[in-house]
Amino acid sequence: MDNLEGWKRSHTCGELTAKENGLDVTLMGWVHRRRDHGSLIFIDLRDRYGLTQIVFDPDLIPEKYQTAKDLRGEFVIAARGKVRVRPEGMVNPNIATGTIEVAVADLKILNRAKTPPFEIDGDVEVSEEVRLKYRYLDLRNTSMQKNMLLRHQMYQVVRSYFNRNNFVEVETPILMRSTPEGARDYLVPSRIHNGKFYALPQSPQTYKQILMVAGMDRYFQIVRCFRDEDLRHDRQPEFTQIDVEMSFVEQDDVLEMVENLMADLFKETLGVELQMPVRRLSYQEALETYGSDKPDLRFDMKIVDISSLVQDCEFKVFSGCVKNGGRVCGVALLGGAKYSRKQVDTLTEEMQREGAKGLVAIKVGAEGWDSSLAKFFESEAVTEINESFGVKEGDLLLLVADEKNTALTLAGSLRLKLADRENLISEDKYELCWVLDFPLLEYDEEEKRYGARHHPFTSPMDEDLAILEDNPKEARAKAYDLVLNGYEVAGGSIRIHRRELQDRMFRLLNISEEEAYDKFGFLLDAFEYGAPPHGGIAFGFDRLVMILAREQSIRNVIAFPKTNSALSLMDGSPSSVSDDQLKELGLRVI
RNA sequence: GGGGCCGUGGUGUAGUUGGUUAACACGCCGGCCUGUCAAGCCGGAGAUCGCGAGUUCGAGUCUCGUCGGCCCCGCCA
Repeated sequence: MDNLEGWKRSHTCGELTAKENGLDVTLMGWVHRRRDHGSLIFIDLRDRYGLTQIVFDPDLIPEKYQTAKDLRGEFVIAARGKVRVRPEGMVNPNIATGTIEVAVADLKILNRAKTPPFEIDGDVEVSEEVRLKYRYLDLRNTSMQKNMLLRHQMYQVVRSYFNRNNFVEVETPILMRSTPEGARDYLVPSRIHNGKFYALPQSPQTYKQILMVAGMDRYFQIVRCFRDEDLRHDRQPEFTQIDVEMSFVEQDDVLEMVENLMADLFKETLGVELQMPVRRLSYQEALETYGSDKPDLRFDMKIVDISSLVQDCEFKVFSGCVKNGGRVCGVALLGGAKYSRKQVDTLTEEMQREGAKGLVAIKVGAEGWDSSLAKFFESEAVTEINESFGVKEGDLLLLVADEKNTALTLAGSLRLKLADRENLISEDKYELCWVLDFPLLEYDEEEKRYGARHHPFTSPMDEDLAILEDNPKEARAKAYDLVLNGYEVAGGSIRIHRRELQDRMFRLLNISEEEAYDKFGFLLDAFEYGAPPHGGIAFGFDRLVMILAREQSIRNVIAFPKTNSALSLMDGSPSSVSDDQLKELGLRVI
């Protein structure tokens, strides 16, 4: 094995072209592929910039040629030699440096490598379990390198954008006070104060509001957040937010600032021009039309409400549901009449697993419906229903009947299922929208009380202040979610900045004065010293990267993610700790 | 907390109603080879089938438990 001994890398493995023909170069990298002809040896040398073919010729370098014989996959080497244009017909169009090769004059083996458990950029797909265990190898794969690079570019666009717009990047504490509501906290025991704990931030919410009181005016931070909840393909216990807060603004000001950031991000990383301004839906509209507060607008298939058309029909499941205040609605699958009985049954079972009482599937025929249900409906009703869905012969109606929100949510989930099954979503599409006018409160069935839908610092709409106490469930919030391809990628609100209104909110949320003061006293105190009107937003950065990278999982855009059971397979966290460590913290494992 | 799918050489898979030497591809090792680029040809090594019980004359295959991976519901102010 050799040391560098003054060798300097002159070029990367991704940049040499015919222009450098005849140049003496020094490349360093990993042995990607080896093609040993027994005489000539070809090596694809890899670094993060690309691949370059280097050639060992025994006639020219008999001694180093013997060393080259020992090279194996993932050895780290340095090679010196002359760039030469490849002979006629031997160009490799698959790599950027395919027109040239480097004729090696001197070689250093900088490090050897064990045979890796999987080939870098190999063609057999490797299980995620193995990839996570050997993450340092997985990250050598081109796809992961691309994702990390995209993520890097997105950091840069974000920083440059906010800097340009007079935002100040401020770091907020990672060790903070545990907050009562919201997700479960990750706790950190205090050594100096045995029995007391810090919490890792679920978000820097209170800090950024205090920064507004502090006159920072415009703040942003790319910040790690922690929530001790179960994982999903788009949720990790530690994740990154782009956290933003602005003073002296109203909702539209925040939305505009965010839209321009999104335009920059798409343009500068993917070269995609987003359509501006971003479409806006009210929460009600989103729910009624798409059965979701994060609608995927990459395909149409709007939900149609036929309650009024079936309220007097003979089919008691429908009419009965409407009479009890429920709703009959559904979606149409164009060309769906080809669905077999079995396919419909499968769909029905899936919907039942999601809580549907049933699923009514009606094939639209040339004359009315090809369905046993047809006999329950007047022909005018059939025509009206067909028209409201805009269906014709060969289409399929899929209907659910239930309590209003349940019916809409089920129809929404049906919509997504069908899109998936029928491949209705083109992969290179990006559909962005705002969801606005959220309800301020949410009834918690378990706790039998209202909770904040967003968080307790979210301002109610001015026009709903009057009904706050009398009709709280109708009150709307100055809250907004940014939705991209069916994912919530950002959410925020205009905050309450006056102590009186904040107190009123706490009363509404059934948080006692003592409790509120105990948990948020510092914020309430701060509000008494001249808090400006302010509002902000926080992006789920990993999700955003995932979508732009066209990845199916957030894990593929995080360098060192946890598994579904919150384990890190590479370093084996979480782990036990020594009794001494526990003792020092005043802890005992029970 | 609940539901679904999965776990077989280093990697990815096959393995029939339970039946004797667990198969294939890639990778790995060795040999041949002066223009390959997913090099090629020939040969070879490598698996107590995640782990533990149980049923059985006999378990990769069936049952239970357990560990691990992925997806979903709950949860995620």
